[in-house]
Amino acid sequence: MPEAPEVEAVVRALRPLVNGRTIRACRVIHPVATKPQSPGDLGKALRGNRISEVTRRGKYLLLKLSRGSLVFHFKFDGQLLWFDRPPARDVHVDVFFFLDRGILGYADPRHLGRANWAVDPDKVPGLRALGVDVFSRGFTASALTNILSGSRHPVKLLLMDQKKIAGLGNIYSSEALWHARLDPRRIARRVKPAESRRLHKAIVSTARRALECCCHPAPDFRNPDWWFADLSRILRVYGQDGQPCRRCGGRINRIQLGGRSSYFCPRCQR
DNA sequence: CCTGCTACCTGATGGC
DNA sequence: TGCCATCAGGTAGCAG
Repeated sequence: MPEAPEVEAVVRALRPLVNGRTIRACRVIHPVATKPQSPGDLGKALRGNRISEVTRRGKYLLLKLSRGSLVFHFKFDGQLLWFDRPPARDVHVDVFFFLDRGILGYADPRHLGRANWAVDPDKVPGLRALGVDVFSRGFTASALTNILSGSRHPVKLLLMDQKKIAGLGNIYSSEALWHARLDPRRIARRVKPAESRRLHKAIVSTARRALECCCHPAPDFRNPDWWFADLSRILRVYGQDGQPCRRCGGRINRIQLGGRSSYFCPRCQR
């Protein structure tokens, strides 16, 4: 579940399922999913803990426990599942968390994501380093202007830098730049104040619209094949190289920026 | 510090 | 069908 809107939708759907429940035990099927923690340590830390909060920071999902937190990062393909009873063995699950009612599953066929316990999530390096969350009140136009000022990076790389803005990824940074009519290669410190304000609006509205889309229909943890329904209906440039621009009819380009594919319309994004 | 490259993984897709 | 290359919504770790 890649970017903040997806994770936020999962948080909201997960909350009523797990809040107030107690973790009785966990079972690690693929130990890579808890690295560098050993399955034994994870189980020991979790057993008997009550889940008191379900929250998100950037692209991380956190279950606050009586002691410490269970921290998920889904990378590209990680997902959560819900079972009333243990599933058939052909369902890919990396870690089972047996609650006092129901079973939470964590699965990532690509094994890039992680599920870890931390006594204090503020000490987890990746979490501690996060910049202002894209959904937070602190993400203001002037905050964005400050982030852009002084950087010689292409603006898209800054939008994707979790230490600057937490929660945007490759899709929604491309989309926000399209809505703001800014070329993703523009050097951040050369973005003018009016453009920066435009970009801020575009980021906020893109993220909000994505969240709406991710919540309807709500994530269905009971179906292992479930994924966010047809996000492409809100996408304007991402993955559309060669297609005509929905705004000006120009031809959408794909370029590499920081090792990632970036999509934009060279005619109306400047 | 900053910056750019690579590793980490598996699966889907498309060309030949 | 098989085989190979390429691509994928991300980040940590490394060398320079």
